[in-house]
Amino acid sequence: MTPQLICVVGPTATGKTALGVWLAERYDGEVVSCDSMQLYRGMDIGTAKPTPEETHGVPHHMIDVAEPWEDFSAERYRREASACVDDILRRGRRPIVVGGTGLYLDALLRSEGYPIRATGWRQKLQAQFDAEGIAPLWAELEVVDPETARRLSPNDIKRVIRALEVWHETGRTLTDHNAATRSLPPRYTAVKLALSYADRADLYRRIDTRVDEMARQGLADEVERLLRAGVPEGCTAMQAIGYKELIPAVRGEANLSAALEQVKLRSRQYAKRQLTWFRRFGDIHWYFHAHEPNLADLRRVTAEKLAEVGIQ
RNA sequence: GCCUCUGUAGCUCAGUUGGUAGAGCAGGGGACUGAAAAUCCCCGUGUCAUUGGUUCGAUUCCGAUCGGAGGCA
Repeated sequence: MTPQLICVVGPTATGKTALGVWLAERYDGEVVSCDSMQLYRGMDIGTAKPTPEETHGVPHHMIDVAEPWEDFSAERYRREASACVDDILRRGRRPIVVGGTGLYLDALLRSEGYPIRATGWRQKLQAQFDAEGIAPLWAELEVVDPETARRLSPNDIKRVIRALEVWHETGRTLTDHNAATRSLPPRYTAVKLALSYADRADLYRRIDTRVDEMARQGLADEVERLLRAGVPEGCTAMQAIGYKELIPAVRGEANLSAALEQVKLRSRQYAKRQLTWFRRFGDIHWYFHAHEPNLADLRRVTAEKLAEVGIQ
């Protein structure tokens, strides 16, 4: 049985966007972005959002679907992206999922959503942490869900809080929930293609030059525009690399070129984390660019891989 | 030219009252189930500038040499 989806993943600055567009054109597809930052409106340069010239008119979904001050989530991505995918499939076309956010890809492919029943436990736990620190929360987690406590570090505050939230909101431990969902088959069948560079140094060089390009395209102005529009500094969107680092410089409180160096550094570190995430998949087809990407070769190899799984 | 300080991990620096050394950052690996471009975990041998001397033993003390910084001229 041929897979329903084609997924293109990999670290930042490896050519996922271009390959996605080419695949969509060649296999009668539409792109569903899988990127936690491209979904915010007004954040174009720093997220390397595909431009009209790049998309060649291929429909792109899950881009510009939220305001920067909204707090998006993996669960919301799962809901909205799967609606896009279902619609594309219904219309007889092929969804091409393109992006570098590993958690969101998981969320989309997983057959069940995330446990939640919002009765305010998150805020309660956060308030308790602010007042008393992690110790009492950690102690509680060790009693309630020792498995998860063993897995996590008490320093991983976000996850400790989340694990307790799941317990209080649903009466079920994260461990139980994870075990149950892990055993379910994925919601969609997918071929996963991953892009990277054979040599890490080439990846990093590419990232650095892309940040320089972003600066030339007016990244600082984009950050300034968002701040002037009233986007709060602490919101999720402003955690994006290229934005949070530039805020002090845009305000005139720091040196712009030093901030851009910081953006490069953080981007490289991010790329490394993305590699870790995708290396974990056993069922993924890697394509490694030589020093300079060779598009013709990439497309030929990709088409061969897809033919192997029945996609013509 | 003289004086003072300084030369230790890719970078910034601790340190050893003489028994061959350790942090932060960078880098590498890993985790990740409603914040994920977020969050967290693990990984530190390097002629301790060079070269003589003192010593059982010197990166540590002394001298010289070569770098660097400052001061006086």
